[in-house]
Amino acid sequence: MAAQKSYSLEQLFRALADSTRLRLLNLMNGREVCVCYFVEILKTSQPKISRHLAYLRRAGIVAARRDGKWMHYRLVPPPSHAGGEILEQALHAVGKDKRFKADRERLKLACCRPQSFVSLQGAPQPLHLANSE
Amino acid sequence: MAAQKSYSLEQLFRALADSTRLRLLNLMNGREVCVCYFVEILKTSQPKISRHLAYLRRAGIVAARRDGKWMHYRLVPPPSHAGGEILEQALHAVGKDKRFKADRERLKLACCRPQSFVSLQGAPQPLHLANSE
DNA sequence: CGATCATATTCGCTAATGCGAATACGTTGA
DNA sequence: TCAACGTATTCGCATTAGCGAATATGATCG
Repeated sequence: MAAQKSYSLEQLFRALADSTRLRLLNLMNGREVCVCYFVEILKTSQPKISRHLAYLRRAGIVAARRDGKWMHYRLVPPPSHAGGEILEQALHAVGKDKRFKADRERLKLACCRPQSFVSLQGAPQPLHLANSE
Repeated sequence: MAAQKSYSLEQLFRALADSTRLRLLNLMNGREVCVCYFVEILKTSQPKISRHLAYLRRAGIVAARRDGKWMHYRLVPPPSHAGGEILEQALHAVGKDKRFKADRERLKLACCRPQSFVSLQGAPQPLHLANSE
């Protein structure tokens, strides 16, 4: 596994080359997020979200944690140092964009009062992570 | 044209998600390079090089300058500030990789004595650029 | 003008990607 | 054990990307 090291940057860039995946990564930046929040915030079909999360998992950028029926996703540092720097920089740059900022605002709102979102009744709160890469 | 601004980052990442294009960008980092050098250094077919250069040109990452029969390519700063930061960081990270370093060494060698490369007889020397992004 | 050189584009072809729809899986609680 | 729920996967399709081979374009020089 992980045969080629030199060209993993290429794979990282492919993982970043999709707006849905960029939005997912942006929401995970600094916290662990449940799939149901992604579906609510991105207003996209659940299978589509799930497929892109699987893509990111295969690329080694995110990891999943099961909590009963819920799955929580979080960022994990890429294997190579260079990859980590690029991902951090990319998320920082993306975070300044208006639309991505709006996504984060909506997530914060949903966390504060999930009861106002029909789809989030009883959903677990996102957890803030210690290392806020 | 250039309708979406927010998602140009996605396009930038797509442009970076190919090893041939990464190698081309790496060679252009800091200097203007003639197509014939790309063909010699990457040991790849000329149409393939040309196609990837066209891709980068459409993505707004490189620009071309005609000089008689020769075409010289150079990096140009992406429209968005965020894109520029990402590209700079990406090239910096890529430049530390062994294989990419070797490419740059070979280019330096070819520039010093182009007469030892059959395909570079009479080819114009790459020009070093003032802003060495 | 015609030949030659450097570069660009087109043409099939194959593989990869992204999507909606449908379905499968794993957990919980009655 | 069965139903309900959250999530993951499969299927079929349309779009895109990347490639080698062949050909086109544009500039130079005789």
